[in-house]
Amino acid sequence: MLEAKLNEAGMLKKLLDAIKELVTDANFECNEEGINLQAMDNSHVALVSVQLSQTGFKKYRCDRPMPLGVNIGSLTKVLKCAKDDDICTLKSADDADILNLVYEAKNTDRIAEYELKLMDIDSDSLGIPDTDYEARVVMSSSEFARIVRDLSQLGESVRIEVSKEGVRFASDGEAANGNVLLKGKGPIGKVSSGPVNNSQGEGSGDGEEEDVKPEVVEVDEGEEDEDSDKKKKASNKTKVKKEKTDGDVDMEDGGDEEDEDDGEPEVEKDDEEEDEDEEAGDSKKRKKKANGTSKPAKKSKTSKGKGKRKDDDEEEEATDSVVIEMNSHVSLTFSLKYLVNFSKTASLHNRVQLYMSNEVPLLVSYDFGPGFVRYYLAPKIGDD
Amino acid sequence: MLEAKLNEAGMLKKLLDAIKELVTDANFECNEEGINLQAMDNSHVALVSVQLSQTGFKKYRCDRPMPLGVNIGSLTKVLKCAKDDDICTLKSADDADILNLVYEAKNTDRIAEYELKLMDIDSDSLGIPDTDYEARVVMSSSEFARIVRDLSQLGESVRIEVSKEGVRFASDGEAANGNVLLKGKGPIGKVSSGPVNNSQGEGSGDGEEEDVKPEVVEVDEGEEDEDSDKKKKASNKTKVKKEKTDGDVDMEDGGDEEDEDDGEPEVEKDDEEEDEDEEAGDSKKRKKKANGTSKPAKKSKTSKGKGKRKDDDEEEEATDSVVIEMNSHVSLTFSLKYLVNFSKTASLHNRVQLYMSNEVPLLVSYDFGPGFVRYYLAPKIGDD
DNA sequence: CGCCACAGTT
DNA sequence: AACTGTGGCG
Repeated sequence: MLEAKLNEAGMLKKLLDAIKELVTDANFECNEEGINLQAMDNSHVALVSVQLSQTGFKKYRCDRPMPLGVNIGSLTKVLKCAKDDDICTLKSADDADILNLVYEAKNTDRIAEYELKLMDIDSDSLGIPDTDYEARVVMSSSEFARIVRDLSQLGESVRIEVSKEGVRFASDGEAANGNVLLKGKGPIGKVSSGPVNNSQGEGSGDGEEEDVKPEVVEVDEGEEDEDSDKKKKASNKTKVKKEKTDGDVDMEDGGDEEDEDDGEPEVEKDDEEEDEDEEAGDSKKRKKKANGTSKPAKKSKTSKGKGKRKDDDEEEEATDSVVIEMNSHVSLTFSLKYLVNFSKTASLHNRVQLYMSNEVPLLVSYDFGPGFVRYYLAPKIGDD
Repeated sequence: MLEAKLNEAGMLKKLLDAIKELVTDANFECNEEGINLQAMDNSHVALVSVQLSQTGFKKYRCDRPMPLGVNIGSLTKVLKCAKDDDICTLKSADDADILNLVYEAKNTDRIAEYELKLMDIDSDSLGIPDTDYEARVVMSSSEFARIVRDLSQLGESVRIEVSKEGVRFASDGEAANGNVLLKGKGPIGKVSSGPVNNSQGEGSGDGEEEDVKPEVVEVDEGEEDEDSDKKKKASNKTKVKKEKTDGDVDMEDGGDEEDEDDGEPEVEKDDEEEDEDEEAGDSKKRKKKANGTSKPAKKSKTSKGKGKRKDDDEEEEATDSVVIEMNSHVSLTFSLKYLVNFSKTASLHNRVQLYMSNEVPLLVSYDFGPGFVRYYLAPKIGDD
């Protein structure tokens, strides 16, 4: 029996919007840790991995693992019937072939219930490419979206190159060639941390965290503060990967797992998710946090709009700054079509992380508070 | 070698948006005075003339005249990759077959470079119909857009009539007929000045000015002097058109040519208050230079500034007021399709000037600070 | 919470 | 080129 209550139906709507063009049907794998989804895109070129930790729910209960086979298009339609700020509860009996969605308006007595028919979907066992990447770029998700969209006008593919100079996105086309160079903020340090596959804490905030690695230069970013700690714990717990069970793919992961103890049965949480960022008050502690996690930071639009409420500059920089970490020079070429698709996930979170190593699939990760949406895309061969 | 730096890429984007439906390929003629473009629309019915004075650039350098053959659609795509407030630099080596566009974000480290492939385009030698018009209307560009858009729903063509009553736009259609009368502000005076082809000062601001210059007004473009009486003369002078060299188009009317070189010896213009950019102090000097050269008029810039003398306030009101000048009654009929197209230029400037004489092409002029966009459209024959 | 503006998509 | 959706501001 699954019963998962989300504080904001909007999050789920955005999540589905982000992946619906890539995936038509997928299993929502529910277990006590949360809900996960993995699928290859329709042409089997890209892999999508979504994780929603139980900590991201206002209430979460899942007695035993159950895969819910869902047609993404149908679920999207049903979710359109929810207002963004409705409280959304997902329910499904152990062997039912339907998923029940209940929308409760926060300030009224409206309660809507929908039943989505489930389907049996072969669990494609997917492996997640897990590697230690040679380069990591953390940037505004809307800027990333803008860049790949712009370049997609010129050509079919983009070469992404990380060097001491920064990160360069370049595309050649019939009528014009173009490239965008992001210099990055601060010195370029070593890659501080991997994506922590299968778990989520990670840079969810915005990647800036890196508490860990000693030598790492990266410093600035972040940090974050207490949150981080908290996060970390949380993340550790969460990191247990369920996917793991299926079998990994080609890539091995490094061990983040060790902390698996999560175990927390925390069933009721009240919105934690947000808390991460919240700090306005505690900012004193560490300023830097990018608050980016979920909603608060929202600002996204970089450009013109600068004046945010927050006022702190950090915010600003957090949202717009580009952080580049690199162990060695990388240069890979990808299909812009997919990157453009991935970049729609910008509505979920204002920061995106790109992890790259030569000849290895690119990982595009949107880590928001209680989970992540990650995309893996193999480079074009012959890329330079 | 060309190197032209614009403070706001948005201006160029708007400019291209304005003409891209009319023209597919065109030569951007660059010389020390600035950049000019002239082209017939794809069906050779309308003529577009764009002038960007070097004074409109943050930085401008063009060692020797060079025509850059551009596919407008491609350039539009490349410009889409710029944010409106990016600093945009156009560069091209002397014999290169590419135009380099560099976009620098004002507040970040993003630098994007695009290379647009150039093409050889026959300079259609275009002549600019240069006449002393019998009527001139200055009005809000958005109002003009609205009127022609509205009337285009009724019929295919519009009769524009300037009389003592004001200016009337009338269209007859299958289902309905309609007409819009603009009475104009103040008494209707004589036409104060011609469009000063090839140069821009002119009424760019908006027409209302009329100071009188004794005779030669021309020189300064800047100004707006437009005095009526003189204007005639003046206009003649000003009319010198550089394009001329190519050959005139069909529309030429009469002799304007003779002045080609602008004969006016007045090289120096005196006052130019405007000169904006540069150092204010020496503005005068440089100014002259601009005109001094061959194409005299070029510069001007009233622009944003409006600073003309008289107009300051007028400018303001100018935005909505309609100014009508008429030497004799005119009535011409035009295809609304083209006027609707021309009216998209409203995004570049909030005032538009219509110059008309019976049986002569209409001139629709958007004179903004550092340049202008002008359209010439032959009347339908049989117009009344 | 509602309204307005800007951007992206069709 | 127009419409819809999203984001920001009041």
